[in-house]
Amino acid sequence: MRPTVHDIAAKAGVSLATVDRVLNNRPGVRSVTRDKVERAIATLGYVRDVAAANLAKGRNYPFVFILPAGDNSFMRGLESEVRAAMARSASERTQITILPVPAFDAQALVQALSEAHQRRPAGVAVVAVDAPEVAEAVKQLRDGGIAVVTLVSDLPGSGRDHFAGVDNVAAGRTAGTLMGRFTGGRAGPIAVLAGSMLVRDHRDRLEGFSAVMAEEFSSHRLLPVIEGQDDPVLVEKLVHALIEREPDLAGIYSLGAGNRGLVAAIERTGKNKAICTIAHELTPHSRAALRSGTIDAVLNQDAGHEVRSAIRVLKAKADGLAVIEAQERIRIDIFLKDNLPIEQA
Amino acid sequence: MRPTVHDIAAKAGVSLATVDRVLNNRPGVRSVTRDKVERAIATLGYVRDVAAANLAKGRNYPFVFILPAGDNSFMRGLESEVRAAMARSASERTQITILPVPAFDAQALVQALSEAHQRRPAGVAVVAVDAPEVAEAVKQLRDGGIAVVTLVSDLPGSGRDHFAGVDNVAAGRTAGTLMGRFTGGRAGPIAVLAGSMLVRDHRDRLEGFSAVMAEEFSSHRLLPVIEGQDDPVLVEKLVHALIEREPDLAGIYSLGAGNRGLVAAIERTGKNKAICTIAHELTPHSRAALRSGTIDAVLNQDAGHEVRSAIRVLKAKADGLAVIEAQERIRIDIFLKDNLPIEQA
DNA sequence: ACATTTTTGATTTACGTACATCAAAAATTC
DNA sequence: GAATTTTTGATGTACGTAAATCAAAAATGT
Repeated sequence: MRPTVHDIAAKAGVSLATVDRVLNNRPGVRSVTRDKVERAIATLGYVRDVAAANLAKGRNYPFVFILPAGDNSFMRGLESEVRAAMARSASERTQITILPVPAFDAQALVQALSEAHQRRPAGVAVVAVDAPEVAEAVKQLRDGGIAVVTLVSDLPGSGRDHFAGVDNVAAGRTAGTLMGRFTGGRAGPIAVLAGSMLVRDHRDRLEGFSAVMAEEFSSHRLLPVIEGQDDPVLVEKLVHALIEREPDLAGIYSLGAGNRGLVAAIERTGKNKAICTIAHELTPHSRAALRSGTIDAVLNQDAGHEVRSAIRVLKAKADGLAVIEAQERIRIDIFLKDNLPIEQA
Repeated sequence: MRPTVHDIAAKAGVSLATVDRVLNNRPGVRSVTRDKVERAIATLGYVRDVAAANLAKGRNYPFVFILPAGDNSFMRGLESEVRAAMARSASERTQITILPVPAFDAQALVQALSEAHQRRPAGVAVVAVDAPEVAEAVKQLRDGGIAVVTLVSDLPGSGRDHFAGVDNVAAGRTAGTLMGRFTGGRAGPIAVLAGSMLVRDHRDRLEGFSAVMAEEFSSHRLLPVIEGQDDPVLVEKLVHALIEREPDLAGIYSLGAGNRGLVAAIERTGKNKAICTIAHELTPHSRAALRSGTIDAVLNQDAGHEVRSAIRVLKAKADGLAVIEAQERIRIDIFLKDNLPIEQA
């Protein structure tokens, strides 16, 4: 049987109350006694039964998730994962509120962060826009003793406790290698389509992609970045113009959202096979395009993993516990038409 | 506040004891009363506090893991994940025993399954060898009311409760697409190196790979399968002979283990760049080879995920609860040199 | 209407921890 | 050595559920 507080008390020759004082470092214990108890804990290999402790404490964790609004499929998927977590909140002792904000809007985000602050939650998860005033707002939350985790897009220098997202430079590099090898023999320029350079994740992906293309596939000319604001309509217009302009285009790396427009534009020109297309995030649209062959590879971050990881980290930080960073690493998934997961409800 | 058994009792106008009888379907409740209680449960949205219930029950789960012995890096990694789970057993209320067996040995496996049976655990996880007598032994476990999950390699037709592993046909197909596209312009034959056709996962991978090569890259000649028994020494000998025999070899798909030998043989001939190599399982050896460029891509199954999933499923089955299959799906990870996770301790 | 069976209520103990209170003992100060 | 402060013990209640016991009530059979 695993040892309990009673066993410690017996072993150390002290009362239950004293064990309790040591375990929850309450005052009023001589250091000699404290040592005795701690030795007993060590030799018995006692570990606190967290379930019982939480039950006794009636502990619960109010969290706020700040997510971009709009019809970006990935973000909607992320939101539905947060809602799934809300459904589990009873058993996980969490209390989650979602705060929607306009995308790519630093001002709105600052305001949302301040609203989150007023709710006095134990932690906040936020999809960050990379701006100094946002970093400042995050700092204030942390000064108020609220744990902050950035989600999907990071905000270094803000003092956030943790980033729950992928290594986007590595993602860009991966896309670069796939692009270089998939376009193999062919010459022809490569285009990069981003959402906005205002968010860190897009900038990082571009950096990684450009680096690999320059280092290893320098025979391909890299066209200037196109910014589509993650808007399918705008993206379709821009990509269509691009293909008209560059008839021997070899590849497109779409590192943001708006894949619906990308796919529509490519399919309109009938160059599905000629152009190697690599995109991000597995959504119903990118999945269909992958299956049909219009998109050749999709790099994905598992929104469910990100949300669950963010919650685990927020809980740990709220309790002042350490996080095993390696365990919370979010993988870059690579999907080809052959390894698509079965469609979920 | 979330409702408790007391609230249900009050709402339904019955006693606590009756609520308990309904919740744990004990006998001695009229169906009218049962209905009243169930309506109260539904309207209040009551969900049992699992932590409190487990505390009260003193529930724990004795499990047996049957793993192949030997110096196969992937299997050793799997074992260390099981040991990590054992370290967590206090908080997860599990009691795990590891039973090692010789690899690819159906007789030994049958004996291990019978030994596992005698321990009367709540569940067994087993890396299966695909043989009728093994399936029979699994059936007997299940008849004895013990939950069985196959790990890594499946055993369909054995009546096992669940398979915790990847879709190996899809993995083979993915390898096929990568091989076809990476070898792009080049002609030259492609070799397949397996461990043993006695295990299901190797057979499935071969099936998927062959299918894609035939469907989409039929210009490449596929050489007869080489069986290396997952033994680095044998593998090195066989691969070296292969490269000597086939001077314009374009690619090698290694769908089993023994990557150490594979890498050594290729590096010995100096054809690292000429031969496109795709292997399975991220181990220290394959990782180094990926980084150096000898291996072009590694398909991986996350051993940690598999073990944790197996335990979750075994618990659910032991309690007679349903499993959300989609949630327990194990992904096929694709690693290139660019998206290698940081090395763990 | 009686005996019998089934159903329900009331109450208690337990799981392992947290937390509060009050008294007793020990250590410290003067 | 007395007064004071600090440390420790003893005890009880709580968290939400499980499980057991025994008595009371209701339903059923004859």
